[in-house]
Amino acid sequence: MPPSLQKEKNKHQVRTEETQAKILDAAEAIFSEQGFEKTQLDEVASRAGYTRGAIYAHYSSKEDLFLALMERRVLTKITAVRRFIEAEPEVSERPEIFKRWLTSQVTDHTWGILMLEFKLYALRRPASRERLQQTYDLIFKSTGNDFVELLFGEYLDKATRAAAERRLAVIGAIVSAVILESNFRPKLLPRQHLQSLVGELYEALLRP
Amino acid sequence: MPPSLQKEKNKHQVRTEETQAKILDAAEAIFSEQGFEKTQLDEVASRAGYTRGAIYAHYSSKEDLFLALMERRVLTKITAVRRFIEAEPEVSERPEIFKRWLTSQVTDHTWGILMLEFKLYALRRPASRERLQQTYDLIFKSTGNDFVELLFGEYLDKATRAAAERRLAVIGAIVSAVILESNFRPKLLPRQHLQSLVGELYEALLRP
Amino acid sequence: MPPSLQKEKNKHQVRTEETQAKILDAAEAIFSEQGFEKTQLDEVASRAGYTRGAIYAHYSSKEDLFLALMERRVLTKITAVRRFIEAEPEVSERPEIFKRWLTSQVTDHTWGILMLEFKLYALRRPASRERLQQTYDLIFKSTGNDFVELLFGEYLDKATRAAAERRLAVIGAIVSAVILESNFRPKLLPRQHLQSLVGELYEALLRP
Amino acid sequence: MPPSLQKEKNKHQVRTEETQAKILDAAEAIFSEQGFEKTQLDEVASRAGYTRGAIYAHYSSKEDLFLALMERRVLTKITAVRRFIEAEPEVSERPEIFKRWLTSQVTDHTWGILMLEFKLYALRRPASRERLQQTYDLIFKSTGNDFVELLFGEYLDKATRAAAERRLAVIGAIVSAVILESNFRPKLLPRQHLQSLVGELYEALLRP
DNA sequence: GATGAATGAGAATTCATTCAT
DNA sequence: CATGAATGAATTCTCATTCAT
Repeated sequence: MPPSLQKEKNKHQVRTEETQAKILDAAEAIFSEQGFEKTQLDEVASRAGYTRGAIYAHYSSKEDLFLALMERRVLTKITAVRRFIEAEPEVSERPEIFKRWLTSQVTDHTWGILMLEFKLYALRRPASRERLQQTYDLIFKSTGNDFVELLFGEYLDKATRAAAERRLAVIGAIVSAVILESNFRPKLLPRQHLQSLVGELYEALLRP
Repeated sequence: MPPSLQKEKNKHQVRTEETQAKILDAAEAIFSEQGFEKTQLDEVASRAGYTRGAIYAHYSSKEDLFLALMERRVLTKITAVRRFIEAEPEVSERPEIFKRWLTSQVTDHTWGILMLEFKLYALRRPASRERLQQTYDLIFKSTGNDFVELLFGEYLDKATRAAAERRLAVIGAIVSAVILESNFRPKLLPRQHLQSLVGELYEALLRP
Repeated sequence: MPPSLQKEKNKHQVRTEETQAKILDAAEAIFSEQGFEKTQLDEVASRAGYTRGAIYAHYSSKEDLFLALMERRVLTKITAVRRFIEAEPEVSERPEIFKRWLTSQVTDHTWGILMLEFKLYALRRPASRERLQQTYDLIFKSTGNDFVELLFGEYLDKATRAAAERRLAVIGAIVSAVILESNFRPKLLPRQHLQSLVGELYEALLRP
Repeated sequence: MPPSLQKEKNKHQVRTEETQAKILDAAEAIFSEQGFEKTQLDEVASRAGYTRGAIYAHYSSKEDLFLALMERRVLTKITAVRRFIEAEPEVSERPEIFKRWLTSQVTDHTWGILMLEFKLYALRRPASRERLQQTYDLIFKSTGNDFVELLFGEYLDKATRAAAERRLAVIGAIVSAVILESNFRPKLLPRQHLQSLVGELYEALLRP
């Protein structure tokens, strides 16, 4: 393939990636604000600076867009938290490091709402389960065995691991829940209180 | 008004209430399964044994039906929990009693999902805020001051009351969250584990 | 069931039938003019004096409407031709009677075009074959064994029957074809010429 | 102009013609299978080994492609039949020769369906009449005066010529019709029967 | 000449809602 | 009170066509 063609292909690729990024950014905002059902692709498209057809050039359906968005989001989170934890070489310090990261997540309103939206969505589309499965897996693995090891080291017995996994799942769900709740009672549940509450809950659930 | 008419009117009332009960029962099942947007009034009506028009004879809109349902549900819950607590005359025992009730709630899947659905719904309809307000109030008061007194007695200082209210709000949200989560990982999060986890969290948040 | 309810039901039925008749009339005109694909239900509805939704209250899809139309049309034709033939008690005269009816059909432009449209449609929807089958059957039976007997009497041997059926199928197809052709060359193929040509072809194919 | 450029231009031409041939071949298959409306240029393009844009480099629209296809097809047919007939120097034998060719045409399913598709298409696009006209002319001239002379010699009176032209038009239409019909009742109308039936009809219509 | 990203005008279909009966 | 016919706005998804490269 001559370099000129190579170059042209790259240009296309670059353009495609930029477009997809813009669309996903717009989708993230709208899906989080409106929920899956009420979201109009029209609004997503125009927020991204395109028309509806452009979305369909990149995603085969509204569901496909939603799942692509969730996948991107989950990947970003996973990468971020792992990097954050790995920066601490002393394993015994990692739970504390993770607690810091976790409590900070109560400020990520969009993420909390999207996760709830996604789970309710998934619950109601048994038909899409196959396509949903890989997104699930992404989410669930993020608090799975791998993650337990990263956090607590490799020398845990099986039962301890399972318990940790269970409790990580719960603490994750809790973060979404308190984010949602805080929207309704901002005075009762201001941010710093939420953070310390999540911290307490983390301690209660995962203190060795 | 002659007694006969009076009587006939009562018959009407009874019939009306029966119809509404059937409709609300059907609505509860469908809204919980499908969510607000995907729920078709047609399906609700036919499940209740009527046609769509019947719903409109009792409720002015889909939203009206949804909110009526939530109100009924909240009222039932409040009545039940208060009765449960009041049955214990010794106030110092009440938190433990409430804990028992609370942990048992993780089995009420419908309730957990409906609460999340309602909150996400409310979040996205600032336009309906007025109509939503009374439903909010019902829900939020149920863990408000009144309830704190019922649970912990009347002699708490203001800060302690506020903290209790805050923590009750959070523990309520947590129950919904873990119910949702357990749908996706039934093996990791079986019912009895959930109950004891909710118990632990309750202890962590509300142990005096 | 009390008479009043009975009556009401009839009123509904009457209204339903009237509406369907209007919709089918409109559909016949538009499908014949525009073909299946280009036909917009919007246009059908407004020609019938309704809105699109009304069509969907009676027919589940565009295809359903099209097939309902074809079924009605075929039934009408079959009834008409059978009645026409049966009016002649002398069986030996019936082929001549039928020839008269057949040649007169070249003036039914709508019918000719609809039949072609239907067959091309059916050819291209192997997916709908099941639903199409009953419409097929209606059409094809109309020139089947039954019809052969009606026309030529009951005492034909098997081979003769099969030949007759085959030739009736062909002569039917020919009528549609010449109707279509005459649209393009009205001067070359004026109506009375067409009629006598169809007559000749009938003689050639079906003279005993 | 230097020879090198000249040559390059010829290469271009060759390439253009090859591309067009591939596109038309693909178009023929798809238009015949799917009909005009349902045909997607995407599918045509990919079957030809290109992308949609390539079609637009050679044809200005879907209609343009369809008509170009019809023109190529008609031209091919005309050339073939004329060559076939002219190979017989004895004019009095030519009707028999033509009959042979004609009956063989019932095996050309694609051609039969395309002709019907084209005519229904043309019927419904009075707006495109101008562009359609030359395709018409090509088709209709192929059974016009010229062809009558070729077939029956030059010494026919005017009325006989008109009659012949009319009957050629009808026999052509019949071939398409029976091809279509045979798709639905392959058992009743197998190929060899169709051929002899077309032969009979030809005899009935065109025997001097 | 050919690509492929993006457009945008549709079009079918759905469904909450209305209303005469 | 309840029915069910009809409305009509909303919305997803399709695809011929354009255009920069």
